[in-house]
Amino acid sequence: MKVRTRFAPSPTGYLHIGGARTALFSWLYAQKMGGDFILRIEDTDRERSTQEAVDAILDGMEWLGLEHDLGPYYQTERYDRYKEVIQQLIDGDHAYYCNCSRERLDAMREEQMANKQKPKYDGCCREKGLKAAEDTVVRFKNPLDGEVVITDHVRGKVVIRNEELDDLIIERSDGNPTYNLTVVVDDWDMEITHVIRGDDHLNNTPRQINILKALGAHIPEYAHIPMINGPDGKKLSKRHGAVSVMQYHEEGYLSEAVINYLVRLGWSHGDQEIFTLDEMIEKFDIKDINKSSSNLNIEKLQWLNQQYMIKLDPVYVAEQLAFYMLEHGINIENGPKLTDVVEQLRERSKTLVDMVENCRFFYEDFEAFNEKAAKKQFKPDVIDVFNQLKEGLVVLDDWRAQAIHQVVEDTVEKLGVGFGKVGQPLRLAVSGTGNSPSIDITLELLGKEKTLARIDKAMKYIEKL
RNA sequence: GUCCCCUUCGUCUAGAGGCCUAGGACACAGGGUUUUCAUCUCUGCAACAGGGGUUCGACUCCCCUAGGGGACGCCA
Repeated sequence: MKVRTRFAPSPTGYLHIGGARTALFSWLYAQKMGGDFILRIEDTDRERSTQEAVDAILDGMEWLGLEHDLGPYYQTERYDRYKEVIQQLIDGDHAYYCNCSRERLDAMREEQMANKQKPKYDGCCREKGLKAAEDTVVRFKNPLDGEVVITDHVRGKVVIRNEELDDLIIERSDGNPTYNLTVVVDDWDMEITHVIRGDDHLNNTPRQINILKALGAHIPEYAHIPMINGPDGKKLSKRHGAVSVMQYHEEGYLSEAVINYLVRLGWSHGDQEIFTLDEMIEKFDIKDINKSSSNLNIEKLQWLNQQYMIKLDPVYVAEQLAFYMLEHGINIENGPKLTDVVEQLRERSKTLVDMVENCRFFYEDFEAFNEKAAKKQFKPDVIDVFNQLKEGLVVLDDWRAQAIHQVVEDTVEKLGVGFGKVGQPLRLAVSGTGNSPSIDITLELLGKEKTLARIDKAMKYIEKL
Protein backbone atom coordinates (compact mmCIF):
# COMPACT_ATOMS: atom_id res chain seq x y z
CA MET A 1 0.00 0.00 0.00
CA LYS A 2 1.29 3.43 -0.92
CA VAL A 3 2.04 5.58 2.08
CA ARG A 4 -0.24 8.55 2.51
CA THR A 5 0.06 11.15 5.22
CA ARG A 6 -1.92 14.29 5.72
CA PHE A 7 -1.87 17.62 7.43
CA ALA A 8 -5.34 18.64 8.49
CA PRO A 9 -5.48 22.08 10.08
CA SER A 10 -8.65 23.89 10.97
CA PRO A 11 -8.60 27.38 9.48
CA THR A 12 -9.24 29.37 12.59
CA GLY A 13 -5.90 31.19 12.70
CA TYR A 14 -2.42 31.36 11.24
CA LEU A 15 -0.10 28.39 10.81
CA HIS A 16 1.70 28.24 14.11
CA ILE A 17 5.04 26.73 14.85
CA GLY A 18 3.64 23.54 16.35
CA GLY A 19 1.38 22.91 13.39
CA ALA A 20 4.27 23.58 11.06
CA ARG A 21 6.35 20.91 12.73
CA THR A 22 3.52 18.41 12.59
CA ALA A 23 3.18 19.18 8.90
CA LEU A 24 6.94 18.83 8.44
CA PHE A 25 7.03 15.39 10.05
CA SER A 26 4.11 14.20 7.92
CA TRP A 27 5.69 15.63 4.83
CA LEU A 28 9.09 14.12 5.58
CA TYR A 29 7.62 10.71 6.14
CA ALA A 30 5.70 10.82 2.87
CA GLN A 31 8.84 11.95 1.05
CA LYS A 32 10.91 9.24 2.62
CA MET A 33 8.44 6.52 1.76
CA GLY A 34 7.79 7.82 -1.73
CA GLY A 35 4.20 8.39 -0.73
CA ASP A 36 1.70 11.23 -0.92
CA PHE A 37 1.25 14.14 1.39
CA ILE A 38 -2.29 15.45 1.54
CA LEU A 39 -3.47 18.84 2.70
CA ARG A 40 -6.97 18.89 4.10
CA ILE A 41 -8.73 21.90 5.49
CA GLU A 42 -10.99 20.98 8.38
CA ASP A 43 -13.48 23.79 8.20
CA THR A 44 -16.58 22.22 9.66
CA ASP A 45 -16.70 24.82 12.40
CA ARG A 46 -18.31 27.43 10.21
CA GLU A 47 -18.40 30.00 12.97
CA ARG A 48 -14.67 30.19 13.38
CA SER A 49 -13.28 29.19 10.01
CA THR A 50 -12.21 32.00 7.72
CA GLN A 51 -10.78 32.38 4.26
CA GLU A 52 -7.99 34.56 5.65
CA ALA A 53 -6.92 31.70 7.86
CA VAL A 54 -6.95 29.30 4.92
CA ASP A 55 -4.74 31.71 2.99
CA ALA A 56 -2.43 32.19 5.94
CA ILE A 57 -1.97 28.44 6.27
CA LEU A 58 -1.36 28.02 2.55
CA ASP A 59 1.19 30.87 2.63
CA GLY A 60 3.00 29.35 5.57
CA MET A 61 3.18 25.94 3.95
CA GLU A 62 4.45 27.45 0.75
CA TRP A 63 7.11 29.50 2.47
CA LEU A 64 8.38 26.44 4.28
CA GLY A 65 8.36 24.47 1.05
CA LEU A 66 5.96 21.84 2.33
CA GLU A 67 4.18 21.12 -0.90
CA HIS A 68 1.22 18.81 -0.89
CA ASP A 69 0.71 16.12 -3.50
CA LEU A 70 -3.06 16.12 -3.18
CA GLY A 71 -5.57 18.70 -2.09
CA PRO A 72 -6.25 20.99 -0.50
CA TYR A 73 -9.51 19.27 0.25
CA TYR A 74 -12.17 21.18 2.11
CA GLN A 75 -14.44 19.30 4.44
CA THR A 76 -17.29 21.70 3.79
CA GLU A 77 -17.31 20.39 0.24
CA ARG A 78 -17.81 16.84 1.39
CA TYR A 79 -21.02 17.14 3.36
CA ASP A 80 -22.96 14.78 1.10
CA ARG A 81 -20.45 12.08 1.78
CA TYR A 82 -20.59 12.62 5.55
CA LYS A 83 -24.42 12.45 5.43
CA GLU A 84 -24.15 9.18 3.60
CA VAL A 85 -21.80 7.69 6.18
CA ILE A 86 -23.91 8.92 9.07
CA GLN A 87 -26.94 7.26 7.50
CA GLN A 88 -24.92 4.11 7.05
CA LEU A 89 -24.08 4.12 10.75
CA ILE A 90 -27.71 4.67 11.71
CA ASP A 91 -28.87 1.87 9.41
CA GLY A 92 -26.28 -0.45 10.88
CA ASP A 93 -27.43 0.37 14.42
CA HIS A 94 -24.11 2.06 15.18
CA ALA A 95 -25.69 5.46 15.68
CA TYR A 96 -28.95 6.93 16.91
CA TYR A 97 -30.94 10.14 17.19
CA CYS A 98 -30.90 11.93 20.49
CA ASN A 99 -33.10 14.79 21.65
CA CYS A 100 -31.53 15.52 25.01
CA SER A 101 -31.55 19.26 25.60
CA ARG A 102 -28.38 21.23 26.17
CA GLU A 103 -29.73 22.15 29.57
CA ARG A 104 -30.02 18.50 30.55
CA LEU A 105 -26.54 17.80 29.23
CA ASP A 106 -25.02 20.76 31.09
CA ALA A 107 -26.72 19.85 34.33
CA MET A 108 -25.54 16.27 33.99
CA ARG A 109 -21.97 17.33 33.37
CA GLU A 110 -21.98 19.58 36.37
CA GLU A 111 -23.36 16.91 38.60
CA GLN A 112 -20.82 14.36 37.43
CA MET A 113 -17.97 16.77 38.03
CA ALA A 114 -19.33 17.53 41.49
CA ASN A 115 -19.34 13.80 42.17
CA LYS A 116 -15.72 13.58 41.06
CA GLN A 117 -16.62 11.58 38.02
CA LYS A 118 -15.55 11.97 34.45
CA PRO A 119 -18.32 13.82 32.62
CA LYS A 120 -19.97 11.53 30.10
CA TYR A 121 -23.23 11.28 28.20
CA ASP A 122 -25.42 8.79 30.00
CA GLY A 123 -26.85 7.06 26.93
CA CYS A 124 -30.34 8.30 27.69
CA CYS A 125 -31.59 8.10 24.09
CA ARG A 126 -29.44 5.16 23.05
CA GLU A 127 -32.26 2.64 22.94
CA LYS A 128 -35.22 4.95 22.39
CA GLY A 129 -35.31 4.46 18.64
CA LEU A 130 -36.00 8.16 18.04
CA LYS A 131 -36.60 9.49 14.54
CA ALA A 132 -34.91 12.53 13.09
CA ALA A 133 -36.57 15.74 14.23
CA GLU A 134 -35.94 19.43 14.52
CA ASP A 135 -33.70 19.32 17.57
CA THR A 136 -32.12 15.92 17.29
CA VAL A 137 -28.46 15.19 16.99
CA VAL A 138 -26.95 11.90 15.91
CA ARG A 139 -24.77 10.07 18.40
CA PHE A 140 -22.37 7.24 17.75
CA LYS A 141 -23.04 4.06 19.70
CA ASN A 142 -19.73 3.55 21.37
CA PRO A 143 -19.14 -0.04 22.58
CA LEU A 144 -20.03 -0.39 26.27
CA ASP A 145 -17.30 -2.74 27.26
CA GLY A 146 -13.96 -4.00 26.11
CA GLU A 147 -11.06 -1.75 25.31
CA VAL A 148 -9.35 0.00 22.47
CA VAL A 149 -5.66 -0.59 21.96
CA ILE A 150 -3.72 2.02 20.05
CA THR A 151 -0.30 1.00 18.88
CA ASP A 152 1.16 4.42 18.48
CA HIS A 153 4.49 4.77 16.71
CA VAL A 154 5.64 7.39 19.16
CA ARG A 155 3.81 6.52 22.36
CA GLY A 156 3.84 2.78 22.11
CA LYS A 157 0.85 0.81 23.31
CA VAL A 158 -1.96 2.89 24.78
CA VAL A 159 -5.02 1.14 26.15
CA ILE A 160 -8.32 2.86 26.81
CA ARG A 161 -11.35 1.09 28.27
CA ASN A 162 -14.56 1.70 26.40
CA GLU A 163 -16.31 2.56 29.63
CA GLU A 164 -14.20 5.71 29.72
CA LEU A 165 -15.75 6.79 26.45
CA ASP A 166 -19.29 7.92 25.72
CA ASP A 167 -21.67 8.26 22.78
CA LEU A 168 -20.26 11.26 21.02
CA ILE A 169 -22.26 13.48 18.71
CA ILE A 170 -21.43 12.94 15.06
CA GLU A 171 -24.12 15.18 13.57
CA ARG A 172 -25.25 18.44 15.09
CA SER A 173 -28.87 19.49 15.32
CA ASP A 174 -28.27 21.85 12.39
CA GLY A 175 -27.25 18.86 10.29
CA ASN A 176 -23.53 19.57 10.24
CA PRO A 177 -21.15 16.69 10.96
CA THR A 178 -18.62 16.98 13.77
CA TYR A 179 -14.86 16.64 13.80
CA ASN A 180 -14.52 13.06 14.99
CA LEU A 181 -16.80 11.87 12.22
CA THR A 182 -15.29 13.90 9.41
CA VAL A 183 -11.70 12.94 10.23
CA VAL A 184 -12.60 9.31 10.21
CA VAL A 185 -14.47 9.47 6.93
CA ASP A 186 -11.74 11.51 5.27
CA ASP A 187 -8.87 9.39 6.49
CA TRP A 188 -10.78 6.39 5.25
CA ASP A 189 -11.79 7.79 1.86
CA MET A 190 -8.42 9.38 1.24
CA GLU A 191 -6.70 6.13 2.14
CA ILE A 192 -4.48 7.70 4.74
CA THR A 193 -2.00 5.10 5.94
CA HIS A 194 -0.27 7.12 8.65
CA VAL A 195 -1.98 9.65 10.85
CA ILE A 196 0.76 11.91 12.19
CA ARG A 197 -0.71 14.63 14.38
CA GLY A 198 -0.35 16.52 17.63
CA ASP A 199 -0.74 14.51 20.79
CA ASP A 200 -3.70 16.61 21.84
CA HIS A 201 -5.54 14.17 19.60
CA LEU A 202 -4.37 11.06 21.37
CA ASN A 203 -7.54 11.09 23.47
CA ASN A 204 -9.71 11.25 20.36
CA THR A 205 -8.04 8.28 18.78
CA PRO A 206 -9.98 5.51 20.56
CA ARG A 207 -13.26 7.14 19.56
CA GLN A 208 -12.12 7.37 15.99
CA ILE A 209 -10.96 3.78 15.97
CA ASN A 210 -14.36 2.67 17.22
CA ILE A 211 -16.11 4.53 14.43
CA LEU A 212 -13.66 3.12 11.90
CA LYS A 213 -14.41 -0.36 13.18
CA ALA A 214 -18.16 0.19 12.98
CA LEU A 215 -17.67 1.24 9.39
CA GLY A 216 -15.56 -1.79 8.64
CA ALA A 217 -12.78 0.55 7.55
CA HIS A 218 -9.07 -0.10 7.66
CA ILE A 219 -7.41 1.42 10.71
CA PRO A 220 -4.41 3.58 9.89
CA GLU A 221 -1.11 3.71 11.74
CA TYR A 222 -0.86 6.48 14.31
CA ALA A 223 1.96 8.69 15.48
CA HIS A 224 1.10 11.33 18.06
CA ILE A 225 3.82 13.87 18.38
CA PRO A 226 4.35 15.99 21.47
CA MET A 227 3.52 19.64 21.76
CA ILE A 228 5.88 22.56 21.49
CA ASN A 229 5.91 24.99 24.40
CA GLY A 230 7.15 28.54 24.63
CA PRO A 231 10.65 29.39 25.91
CA ASP A 232 9.29 29.43 29.46
CA GLY A 233 7.90 25.91 29.16
CA LYS A 234 4.36 27.22 29.14
CA LYS A 235 1.88 26.69 26.40
CA LEU A 236 2.60 28.62 23.24
CA SER A 237 0.87 31.96 23.16
CA LYS A 238 1.16 35.36 21.55
CA ARG A 239 3.03 36.58 24.57
CA HIS A 240 6.02 34.49 23.53
CA GLY A 241 6.59 36.51 20.41
CA ALA A 242 6.62 34.66 17.15
CA VAL A 243 3.90 32.07 17.05
CA SER A 244 2.92 32.27 13.41
CA VAL A 245 5.56 30.83 11.11
CA MET A 246 5.19 33.84 8.85
CA GLN A 247 6.29 36.00 11.71
CA TYR A 248 9.66 34.27 11.53
CA HIS A 249 9.74 35.19 7.89
CA GLU A 250 9.09 38.82 8.75
CA GLU A 251 11.79 38.77 11.38
CA GLY A 252 14.39 37.75 8.83
CA TYR A 253 14.76 34.01 9.23
CA LEU A 254 15.37 31.78 6.23
CA SER A 255 12.82 29.03 5.77
CA GLU A 256 15.72 26.56 5.53
CA ALA A 257 16.81 27.49 9.04
CA VAL A 258 13.28 27.31 10.42
CA ILE A 259 12.81 23.86 8.90
CA ASN A 260 16.12 22.68 10.32
CA TYR A 261 15.27 24.11 13.71
CA LEU A 262 11.86 22.47 13.67
CA VAL A 263 13.08 19.07 12.61
CA ARG A 264 15.47 18.94 15.57
CA LEU A 265 12.71 19.78 17.98
CA GLY A 266 11.52 16.40 19.13
CA TRP A 267 13.54 14.47 16.62
CA SER A 268 17.23 13.76 16.31
CA HIS A 269 19.70 11.65 14.44
CA GLY A 270 22.66 11.11 16.75
CA ASP A 271 24.60 14.30 17.27
CA GLN A 272 23.86 15.87 13.92
CA GLU A 273 22.53 19.42 14.09
CA ILE A 274 22.46 20.59 10.50
CA PHE A 275 20.65 18.65 7.81
CA THR A 276 20.06 19.35 4.17
CA LEU A 277 16.55 18.58 3.05
CA ASP A 278 17.76 15.40 1.38
CA GLU A 279 19.49 14.28 4.55
CA MET A 280 16.36 14.93 6.56
CA ILE A 281 14.29 12.86 4.19
CA GLU A 282 16.84 10.09 4.19
CA LYS A 283 17.37 9.99 7.93
CA PHE A 284 13.92 10.83 9.22
CA ASP A 285 12.17 8.03 11.02
CA ILE A 286 9.05 8.16 13.15
CA LYS A 287 10.62 5.90 15.72
CA ASP A 288 13.22 8.55 16.49
CA ILE A 289 10.60 11.09 17.52
CA ASN A 290 10.69 11.96 21.21
CA LYS A 291 7.82 11.40 23.56
CA SER A 292 8.17 14.53 25.60
CA SER A 293 7.22 18.05 24.68
CA SER A 294 9.90 20.58 23.89
CA ASN A 295 10.47 24.25 24.48
CA LEU A 296 11.22 26.87 21.91
CA ASN A 297 14.74 28.32 22.01
CA ILE A 298 15.19 31.38 19.86
CA GLU A 299 18.97 31.57 20.36
CA LYS A 300 19.41 28.25 18.68
CA LEU A 301 17.20 29.28 15.79
CA GLN A 302 19.32 32.41 15.43
CA TRP A 303 22.49 30.38 15.39
CA LEU A 304 21.05 28.07 12.77
CA ASN A 305 19.87 30.98 10.71
CA GLN A 306 23.36 32.42 10.66
CA GLN A 307 24.80 29.04 9.76
CA TYR A 308 22.43 28.91 6.81
CA MET A 309 23.20 32.46 5.72
CA ILE A 310 26.88 31.48 5.68
CA LYS A 311 26.35 28.12 4.03
CA LEU A 312 23.82 28.96 1.34
CA ASP A 313 24.72 30.45 -2.04
CA PRO A 314 25.20 34.23 -1.60
CA VAL A 315 23.19 34.80 -4.76
CA TYR A 316 20.22 33.07 -3.16
CA VAL A 317 20.66 34.84 0.17
CA ALA A 318 20.93 38.14 -1.68
CA GLU A 319 17.61 37.47 -3.37
CA GLN A 320 16.06 36.99 0.03
CA LEU A 321 17.79 40.08 1.35
CA ALA A 322 16.34 42.18 -1.46
CA PHE A 323 12.85 41.56 -0.06
CA TYR A 324 13.82 42.92 3.34
CA MET A 325 15.68 45.90 1.90
CA LEU A 326 12.52 46.90 0.10
CA GLU A 327 10.43 46.16 3.16
CA HIS A 328 12.67 48.41 5.27
CA GLY A 329 12.65 51.17 2.72
CA ILE A 330 16.21 50.99 1.47
CA ASN A 331 16.88 51.70 -2.18
CA ILE A 332 19.36 49.07 -3.26
CA GLU A 333 20.34 51.14 -6.29
CA ASN A 334 22.22 53.49 -3.97
CA GLY A 335 24.89 51.11 -2.86
CA PRO A 336 26.89 47.95 -3.39
CA LYS A 337 25.70 44.71 -4.95
CA LEU A 338 23.67 42.65 -2.51
CA THR A 339 25.82 39.57 -3.00
CA ASP A 340 28.80 41.58 -1.74
CA VAL A 341 26.79 42.74 1.23
CA VAL A 342 25.81 39.16 1.99
CA GLU A 343 29.38 37.93 1.80
CA GLN A 344 30.64 40.67 4.07
CA LEU A 345 27.82 40.73 6.58
CA ARG A 346 26.61 37.17 6.95
CA GLU A 347 29.15 36.49 9.67
CA ARG A 348 28.01 39.59 11.48
CA SER A 349 24.25 39.10 11.36
CA LYS A 350 21.90 36.61 12.92
CA THR A 351 18.96 37.39 10.67
CA LEU A 352 18.33 39.09 7.38
CA VAL A 353 16.75 41.95 9.26
CA ASP A 354 20.01 42.32 11.19
CA MET A 355 21.78 42.38 7.88
CA VAL A 356 19.54 45.14 6.60
CA GLU A 357 20.42 47.29 9.56
CA ASN A 358 24.10 46.42 9.34
CA CYS A 359 24.35 47.41 5.70
CA ARG A 360 22.12 50.43 5.80
CA PHE A 361 25.04 52.89 5.90
CA PHE A 362 26.19 51.75 2.47
CA TYR A 363 22.95 53.01 0.97
CA GLU A 364 21.87 55.90 3.14
CA ASP A 365 23.58 58.67 5.07
CA PHE A 366 23.21 58.17 8.78
CA GLU A 367 21.88 60.79 11.15
CA ALA A 368 24.30 60.52 14.03
CA PHE A 369 27.47 58.77 15.07
CA ASN A 370 27.20 56.07 17.67
CA GLU A 371 27.57 58.07 20.84
CA LYS A 372 29.80 55.76 22.78
CA ALA A 373 32.11 55.14 19.84
CA ALA A 374 32.30 58.83 19.00
CA LYS A 375 33.28 59.67 22.54
CA LYS A 376 36.08 57.17 22.35
CA GLN A 377 37.34 57.69 18.82
CA PHE A 378 36.71 61.27 17.86
CA LYS A 379 39.49 63.18 19.65
CA PRO A 380 40.98 66.42 18.26
CA ASP A 381 44.14 64.70 17.05
CA VAL A 382 42.05 62.56 14.70
CA ILE A 383 41.85 65.57 12.39
CA ASP A 384 45.46 64.93 11.44
CA VAL A 385 44.72 61.30 10.79
CA PHE A 386 41.81 62.18 8.53
CA ASN A 387 43.81 64.81 6.64
CA GLN A 388 46.54 62.34 6.04
CA LEU A 389 44.06 59.67 4.92
CA LYS A 390 42.30 62.04 2.59
CA GLU A 391 45.56 62.96 0.97
CA GLY A 392 46.10 59.37 0.02
CA LEU A 393 42.51 58.55 -0.86
CA VAL A 394 41.73 61.56 -3.02
CA VAL A 395 44.39 60.61 -5.51
CA LEU A 396 43.56 56.94 -5.47
CA ASP A 397 42.13 55.82 -8.78
CA ASP A 398 42.19 52.10 -8.17
CA TRP A 399 39.37 52.06 -5.59
CA ARG A 400 39.79 48.52 -4.44
CA ALA A 401 40.41 46.98 -1.07
CA GLN A 402 44.06 46.22 -1.62
CA ALA A 403 44.95 49.73 -2.70
CA ILE A 404 42.81 51.25 0.03
CA HIS A 405 44.53 49.07 2.55
CA GLN A 406 47.87 50.43 1.36
CA VAL A 407 46.72 54.00 1.90
CA VAL A 408 45.67 53.15 5.45
CA GLU A 409 48.99 51.42 6.05
CA ASP A 410 50.91 54.40 4.72
CA THR A 411 48.98 56.69 7.02
CA VAL A 412 49.73 54.48 9.99
CA GLU A 413 53.40 54.53 9.11
CA LYS A 414 53.65 58.26 8.48
CA LEU A 415 51.94 59.13 11.73
CA GLY A 416 53.74 56.45 13.64
CA VAL A 417 50.58 55.24 15.40
CA GLY A 418 48.82 51.91 15.76
CA PHE A 419 46.44 50.62 13.12
CA GLY A 420 43.57 50.99 15.52
CA LYS A 421 44.23 54.72 15.81
CA VAL A 422 43.49 55.07 12.12
CA GLY A 423 41.10 52.26 11.30
CA GLN A 424 38.62 52.80 14.08
CA PRO A 425 38.00 56.54 13.63
CA LEU A 426 37.77 55.92 9.91
CA ARG A 427 35.25 53.14 10.43
CA LEU A 428 33.18 55.33 12.67
CA ALA A 429 33.36 58.20 10.19
CA VAL A 430 32.06 56.18 7.28
CA SER A 431 29.66 53.80 9.00
CA GLY A 432 28.55 55.73 12.03
CA THR A 433 29.28 52.72 14.21
CA GLY A 434 32.17 50.94 15.82
CA ASN A 435 31.93 47.82 13.77
CA SER A 436 31.74 46.88 10.14
CA PRO A 437 33.54 44.55 7.77
CA SER A 438 37.29 45.10 7.50
CA ILE A 439 37.95 48.74 6.81
CA ASP A 440 39.40 48.42 3.32
CA ILE A 441 36.45 46.38 2.09
CA THR A 442 34.03 48.70 3.80
CA LEU A 443 35.50 51.63 1.90
CA GLU A 444 35.58 49.77 -1.36
CA LEU A 445 31.90 48.90 -1.09
CA LEU A 446 30.96 52.36 0.03
CA GLY A 447 32.72 54.01 -2.90
CA LYS A 448 35.18 56.85 -3.13
CA GLU A 449 32.72 59.71 -3.28
CA LYS A 450 30.75 58.74 -0.20
CA THR A 451 33.89 57.86 1.71
CA LEU A 452 35.41 61.28 1.20
CA ALA A 453 32.17 63.07 1.94
CA ARG A 454 31.76 61.20 5.17
CA ILE A 455 35.30 61.88 6.28
CA ASP A 456 34.61 65.56 5.75
CA LYS A 457 31.41 65.29 7.70
CA ALA A 458 33.25 63.62 10.57
CA MET A 459 35.92 66.31 10.56
CA LYS A 460 33.31 69.02 10.85
CA TYR A 461 31.75 67.13 13.72
CA ILE A 462 35.06 66.89 15.53
CA GLU A 463 35.91 70.54 14.96
CA LYS A 464 32.69 71.53 16.66
CA LEU A 465 33.53 69.62 19.81
C1' G B 1 -12.31 15.82 39.77
C1' U B 2 -11.79 11.44 36.24
C1' C B 3 -8.96 9.26 32.29
C1' C B 4 -4.60 9.37 29.09
C1' C B 5 0.41 10.95 28.24
C1' C B 6 5.27 12.87 29.63
C1' U B 7 9.97 13.62 33.04
C1' U B 8 18.67 13.33 31.14
C1' C B 9 22.70 19.96 31.75
C1' G B 10 19.05 26.73 31.66
C1' U B 11 17.30 24.95 26.45
C1' C B 12 17.39 21.14 22.13
C1' U B 13 19.07 16.30 22.58
C1' A B 14 22.56 11.25 22.54
C1' G B 15 21.80 7.05 25.48
C1' A B 16 17.83 0.45 23.62
C1' G B 17 21.36 -3.23 31.43
C1' G B 18 27.87 -3.06 31.79
C1' C B 19 30.83 1.13 26.16
C1' C B 20 28.70 6.63 31.26
C1' U B 21 34.12 9.55 35.09
C1' A B 22 26.57 10.40 31.24
C1' G B 23 28.31 12.46 24.89
C1' G B 24 26.98 16.53 21.25
C1' A B 25 24.60 21.40 20.17
C1' C B 26 22.65 26.39 21.64
C1' A B 27 23.32 29.83 25.52
C1' C B 28 26.79 31.48 29.23
C1' A B 29 32.16 32.26 31.16
C1' G B 30 37.33 32.42 29.96
C1' G B 31 41.64 31.84 26.28
C1' G B 32 43.54 31.99 21.10
C1' U B 33 43.01 34.02 15.95
C1' U B 34 41.32 38.79 13.84
C1' U B 35 45.07 46.06 15.59
C1' U B 36 36.86 46.83 14.90
C1' C B 37 32.79 43.68 15.41
C1' A B 38 31.85 39.02 14.10
C1' U B 39 33.28 34.30 12.11
C1' C B 40 36.52 30.35 13.43
C1' U B 41 38.93 27.66 17.38
C1' C B 42 40.19 25.85 22.35
C1' U B 43 38.81 25.32 27.52
C1' G B 44 35.26 25.59 31.30
C1' C B 45 30.25 25.54 33.56
C1' A B 46 26.14 22.40 33.81
C1' A B 47 21.65 17.00 34.01
C1' C B 48 19.73 11.05 34.74
C1' A B 49 12.68 14.45 39.40
C1' G B 50 12.37 11.48 44.33
C1' G B 51 11.69 6.70 46.63
C1' G B 52 11.36 1.55 46.40
C1' G B 53 12.23 -3.00 43.85
C1' U B 54 14.38 -6.69 39.77
C1' U B 55 19.68 -7.75 38.63
C1' C B 56 26.34 -9.58 39.83
C1' G B 57 25.32 -4.63 37.64
C1' A B 58 20.25 0.34 36.13
C1' C B 59 19.96 6.74 33.00
C1' U B 60 18.21 2.30 30.70
C1' C B 61 13.24 -2.84 33.18
C1' C B 62 8.90 -2.83 37.08
C1' C B 63 6.06 -0.24 41.01
C1' C B 64 4.86 4.10 43.93
C1' U B 65 5.15 9.41 44.79
C1' A B 66 5.85 14.26 42.99
C1' G B 67 5.79 17.72 39.02
C1' G B 68 4.17 19.01 34.00
C1' G B 69 0.84 18.45 29.76
C1' G B 70 -3.59 16.82 27.28
C1' A B 71 -8.67 15.17 27.02
C1' C B 72 -13.39 15.16 29.18
C1' G B 73 -18.11 20.57 23.84
C1' C B 74 -23.91 20.33 19.17
C1' C B 75 -14.42 23.24 18.91
C1' A B 76 -11.00 21.03 15.96
